[in-house]
Amino acid sequence: MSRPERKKAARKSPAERSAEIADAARHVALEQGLAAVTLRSVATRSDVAPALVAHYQPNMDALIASTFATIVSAEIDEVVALLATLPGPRERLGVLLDTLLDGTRDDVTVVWVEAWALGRRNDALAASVRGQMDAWQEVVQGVVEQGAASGEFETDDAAAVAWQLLGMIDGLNAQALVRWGDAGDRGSLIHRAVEGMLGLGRGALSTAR
Amino acid sequence: MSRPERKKAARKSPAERSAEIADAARHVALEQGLAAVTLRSVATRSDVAPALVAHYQPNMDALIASTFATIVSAEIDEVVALLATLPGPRERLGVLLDTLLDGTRDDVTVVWVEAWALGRRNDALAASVRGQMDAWQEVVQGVVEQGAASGEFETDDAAAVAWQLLGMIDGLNAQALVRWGDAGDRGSLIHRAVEGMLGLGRGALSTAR
DNA sequence: CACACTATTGATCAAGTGATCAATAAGAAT
DNA sequence: ATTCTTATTGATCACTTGATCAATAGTGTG
Repeated sequence: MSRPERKKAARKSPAERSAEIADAARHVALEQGLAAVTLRSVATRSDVAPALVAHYQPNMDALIASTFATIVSAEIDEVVALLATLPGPRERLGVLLDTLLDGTRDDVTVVWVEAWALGRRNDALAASVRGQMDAWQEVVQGVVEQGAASGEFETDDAAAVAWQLLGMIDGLNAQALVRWGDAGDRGSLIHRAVEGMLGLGRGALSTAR
Repeated sequence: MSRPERKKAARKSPAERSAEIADAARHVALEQGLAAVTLRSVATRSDVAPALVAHYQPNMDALIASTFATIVSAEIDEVVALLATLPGPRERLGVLLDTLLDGTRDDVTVVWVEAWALGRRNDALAASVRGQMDAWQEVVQGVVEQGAASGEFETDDAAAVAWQLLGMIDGLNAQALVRWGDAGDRGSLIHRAVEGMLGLGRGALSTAR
C-alpha cells in the first residue's frame, strides 16, 4: 500500500536544486558506494525525474567525480580540524593514525576503493582521485615536517614518508573492509611500524596521547 | 578490411573447452581488469559464441570469482617458490617485500582492487577474495613465525604482523596504481617500517640480501 | 554406413545504463 | 490578470549486460 508516489517536484532555484542533487549523490555514495551513483538512483533519492539530474550535470562521470571529491575533502577538513587541537607532531601523528584506522569511516573507505576501480574507466574520477590523494599527502607531509623540524622525527624525506603512511592506512582500511569478520585492531601494530620509519623509540606514538 | 570473421569453433572436449574459456577470462582480467570479464569479451577472446561461455559456467559471477582465484593463487605459488630458495626469515621477508612492491605486477594489483570493489556486489567473488587473503596471510605468517622462532624477529603475534604487512603492501601497490606519475620507489621506506614492527635494527632487512 | 550423442550457435529476452528533447506548468514580471 | 521565462518532466533512444533455448552440425559408436 505504500507506493512511492511522486507528484511533481516543487520548482526551486537552480542553485538550490543543484545542491540538492549533489547532496543526494553524496548520500547514495556513502550508503551504497560510488558504483550505485546512477542517474536514476540519484533522481529517486532527490525525489526528482532522472532527466533533471542529467540536466544539472554535464554527465554522470562528472557527478561521480565531484561526489567523490566532496566526500573525501570533507573528511580531510574534519581531520585537519581535529589535528589542530593537538599540541605537537607526535600527538598529531598518533591521533591521525588512530582516527583513520578506528573503523568508523568504512563508508568512506568503500568510496575510496570503488574510486580506484572506477577511475580506470572514468577519467574525471581518476583526476579527482589524484587530487584528493595529493591533498591528503599534503596534510600528512605537514605533520611529518613539523616533527622533523622539531627534531622529534628522524627523516630526510617527509614527502615520501607521507606517501608511505597513506598507502599503509589505505591498505589496512581496504583490507578490513573485506575481512570484517576478525578485523579486530588495525592500528595497534602500525604505531610500531611508523616509529620504525621515523626513528622513534617504541611506544613514542602510543604514549603520546 | 580486416573483419574478425569467425566461422565456427572446432568441437572440443568439454574439459579442454572449459579450460580455454577459463584461460581467456584470465587473460582478459590481467589485460583489462576484472570488470572487463564479461560474457561477450571472454567469448570473443576464446573465439567462441557468447552462449558457449554461459554454457560452461553457472553464471558470470562464478567465472569472475574463479578467475580472480586463479590469478592470485598463481602469484602466491610463484612467490612461495621464490622464497623457498632463500636461506632465512630475514632474507625471505626482505625479498617478499621487494618482490611484491617492485611494480612489475600492476596487472595483478588491478585485479585485487577491482575485486575489492566488485566483491561488494558479487558474493562468490567476495568469498574468493577472503580465501586468497587468507592464503597470502598464511604464507607471510609462516615467514614471520620462522623469524620469531629463530629469535631474529621480535613479536608475539605473528598472525597480526602478517595481516599488517599485507595491508601495507596492498595499500602501497593500489596507491602506486593511481599515482603512476611519480610512484618512484614504493618499498624503500617500508623496510624501516617493518624493522620497527619486528624490533630489528635499521637496515636489517635491506642488507640481508 | 547410419545413428545417437552432444558441443556449439543464432536469435532473442529482460534489465539496467546514460542521454536527449519537445512539451508542460510553476512562478516571476509587467 | 496576462505574459513570459525556465524549471521540470515523460517518452524514448541506443547501448551493454547476463541469460535461455531450440536448432544445427560435428564426432564417435554400433
